[in-house]
Amino acid sequence: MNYRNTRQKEIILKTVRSLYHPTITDVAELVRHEHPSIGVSTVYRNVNLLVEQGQLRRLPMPDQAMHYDANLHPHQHFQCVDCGKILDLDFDPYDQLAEYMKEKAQLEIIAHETVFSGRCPQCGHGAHS
Amino acid sequence: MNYRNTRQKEIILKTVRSLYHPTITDVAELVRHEHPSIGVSTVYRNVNLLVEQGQLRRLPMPDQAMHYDANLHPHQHFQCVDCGKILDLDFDPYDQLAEYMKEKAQLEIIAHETVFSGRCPQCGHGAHS
DNA sequence: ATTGTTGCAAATATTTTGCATTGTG
DNA sequence: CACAATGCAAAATATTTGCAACAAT
Repeated sequence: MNYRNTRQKEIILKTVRSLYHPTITDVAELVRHEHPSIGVSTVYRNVNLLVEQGQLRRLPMPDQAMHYDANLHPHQHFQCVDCGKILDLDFDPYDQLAEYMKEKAQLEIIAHETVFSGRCPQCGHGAHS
Repeated sequence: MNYRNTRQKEIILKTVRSLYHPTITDVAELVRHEHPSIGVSTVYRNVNLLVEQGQLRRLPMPDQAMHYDANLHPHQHFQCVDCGKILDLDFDPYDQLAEYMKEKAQLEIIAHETVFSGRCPQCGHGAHS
């Protein structure tokens, strides 16, 4: 696929960057509020494109909605089960997990989930979709 | 809330247990196939109830769909970006990550995401929803 | 009896698709 | 020019809700 740069793609990326861990609905709402001419499907298509191109990161969250992050620097997240707020965590979570969480970040951890993505042997290493 | 045990809840839990990391759609389809009298909303309501009661675990996955796991033993997951297959990982992912993945599991990791959930200071530690 | 739970249908999201048109490279 | 990308509307999915009837405790 020979991607092209469009005004819409730029606006959408800028919008994700201006938000903190938005869902695609958040992005669509803001984009359409500021640029009513941009259709919802364009937002969906571009957010997914940007993920494929590595410009955005998908954050599968326990709150049932997919969130997106324009911060590509490796980091982890915390989500509050009550208010749904998502916080960045800039440390390696399995080192000093309990201490950091309780003493420094003052966060009570109920659960954590690590998801790896990649390619399994059947799909072939190094293959491209 | 004073939960009750119903035939439907039992069937739904049993169905999740019989599947490997199903989405709620998978569960609903199978339940309704085997018990056409059970409504979709009952499946949705019960799966969410069972998560709240700690009998099921939610697995936010990069494939855009929420998956569920009846295996409550702490473990991590791997999802193939091509076929979407989800595999169980029974080790601590941050120890010997590269070695284990490449040598033992033969999995090529493109990305991983750790999500913590809990309660943030504003929502109060130990509070109940 | 009380009240959580169900099934159904309708109401709401949410996400995708078809297609004529536009705009990038 | 070729064809990726857009906007729109419609279609397809997915999820939630209201409510009368039912059933667990």
